[in-house]
Amino acid sequence: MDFLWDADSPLTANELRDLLAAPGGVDGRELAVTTVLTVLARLEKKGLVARERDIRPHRYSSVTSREEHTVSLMNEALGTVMDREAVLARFIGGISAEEAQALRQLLDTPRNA
Amino acid sequence: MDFLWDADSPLTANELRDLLAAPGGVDGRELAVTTVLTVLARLEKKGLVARERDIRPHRYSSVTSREEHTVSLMNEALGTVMDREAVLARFIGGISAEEAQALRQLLDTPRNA
DNA sequence: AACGAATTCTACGCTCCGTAGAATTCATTT
DNA sequence: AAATGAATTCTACGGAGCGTAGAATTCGTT
Repeated sequence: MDFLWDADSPLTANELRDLLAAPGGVDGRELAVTTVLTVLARLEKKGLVARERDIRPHRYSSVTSREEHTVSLMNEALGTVMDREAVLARFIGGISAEEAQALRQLLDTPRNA
Repeated sequence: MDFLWDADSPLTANELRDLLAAPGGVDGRELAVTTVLTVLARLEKKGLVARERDIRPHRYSSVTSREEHTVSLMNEALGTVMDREAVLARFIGGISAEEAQALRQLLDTPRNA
């Protein structure tokens, strides 16, 4: 499974199924619709996906973007450690120069929040 | 289980077991030594722990520090995404002002590497 | 050679994920 | 209103990873 659909607007299980099956989909495999439904239900339970239950073919959409989700994961990891700054230090030490540059920019940008 | 021993020098399974059992240990529970051994073996297989096999009571030590490991996790998450900078942007947007300050400092520090 | 400590083997239960068939619900058509 | 077909829910199985530990084996020492 995976977050391949971080792409667009709310989809129905069938639509999603077709997207996954189509060339360019995760594996090109032909997944059963129920499989997709099951996964979606699980993701919903985990709060990663929202669904519109009122209309019949329920429509599913991701609650957070792939990026947001990734940030969550990173923060989760960061949350388990004592010395956050030490981690951050090592972390930025491992990114490319371009990214470092971008970060500098971002850090100097309006602290809007 | 967990990385509670990111604390000190190489330990034997028994020493570790005692540390875990002692007040201040993870849960104060009395774990069987074999349990500790098993976990250590698994961690070793995953490359997170090294052991000295030559001396008899094998001595175990973590290969990477807790911080390093956390960084690995963060990079792992970051590796799955397309737009890395977008993630970084959101990420730094979520850290405290002090940490942002520290980061600025780090970014302007000698690019040693 | 025997003893005891340490290590390895094997295993059970639990949770999560991928996958999907069976059963049920529900809107629409006749 | 009964039937029909699509959508959703229920249930389930195999696999992987983790916490836990007993049984068996190894190995240094007495």
